[in-house]
Amino acid sequence: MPELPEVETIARGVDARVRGDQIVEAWFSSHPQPFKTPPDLQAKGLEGRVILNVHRTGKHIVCELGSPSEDKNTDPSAQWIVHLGMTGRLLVTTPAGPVANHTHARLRLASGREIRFVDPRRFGRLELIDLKRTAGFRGAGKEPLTIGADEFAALFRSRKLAIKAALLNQTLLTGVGNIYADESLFRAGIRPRRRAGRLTRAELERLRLALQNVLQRAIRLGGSSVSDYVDADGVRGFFQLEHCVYLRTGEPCRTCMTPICRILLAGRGTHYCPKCQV
DNA sequence: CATTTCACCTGGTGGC
DNA sequence: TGCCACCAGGTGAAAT
Repeated sequence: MPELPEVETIARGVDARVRGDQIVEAWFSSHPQPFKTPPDLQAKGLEGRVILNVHRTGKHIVCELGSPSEDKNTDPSAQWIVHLGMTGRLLVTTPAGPVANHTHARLRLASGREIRFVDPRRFGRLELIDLKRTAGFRGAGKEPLTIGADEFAALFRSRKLAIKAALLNQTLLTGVGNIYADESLFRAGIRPRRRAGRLTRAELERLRLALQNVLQRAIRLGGSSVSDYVDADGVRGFFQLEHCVYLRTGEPCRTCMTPICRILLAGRGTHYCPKCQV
């Protein structure tokens, strides 16, 4: 479900509620798909650990975990990595609350709260990284919010694929998904099928600024709730109210009234204004 | 190597 | 009401 703004919103919300808390008990469902690390190893590694902080890298939620036995030591000794896939949710609840269908993980905390991972389509992934054995989590691509003009332009140089497909490639940029690819291309006035390597330097700079503006605005509004996205408290976002093209097929363009087109590109529904985007 | 296609899943919606 | 086709925030493996 979630792209950079939604994941950022969730990570902030979870961090505010569980930072400093201790994991007392971990429970996992019996479906194998969501577990990049086997559930028994995850449970063993999680139980007893202290949550130092929770933050976002690309579309991944990173929980930095410390070992209480080495008290005074605030260096993380493990990371719990949560990827939400298309329909994943990470919620902070009370243990007594009703357990939603498709709940795959429950972490009971010393404070009495509980972290729950719910994911109907099971495209999400949970992973535990032991920092004593392995390096910490790193996204492959660049962070779109902080990338500079030269670095951004270099990503697309001499690439033949469509600019939208390039925006979705997480080894180039990390965190951009279908909504914000379409919305940033609209705001930059660029057609999604244009070959990435053929964009002018000026177009690429318009795209970079449009992407950063859209992502920052969406974070401010708590993300886009298209069908069922909610943050750590179960609250919906509001950026969907400012979508110009995404899921607006046939509706009038907000600037020129031309009906919005939908095509298939890189296997994804792709929305654009045939008049505003060249 | 770069690029494209497809499988992986459940659930909601709209047509008939 | 039921049945069916189609669509949905992602990604990694296989094919081209």
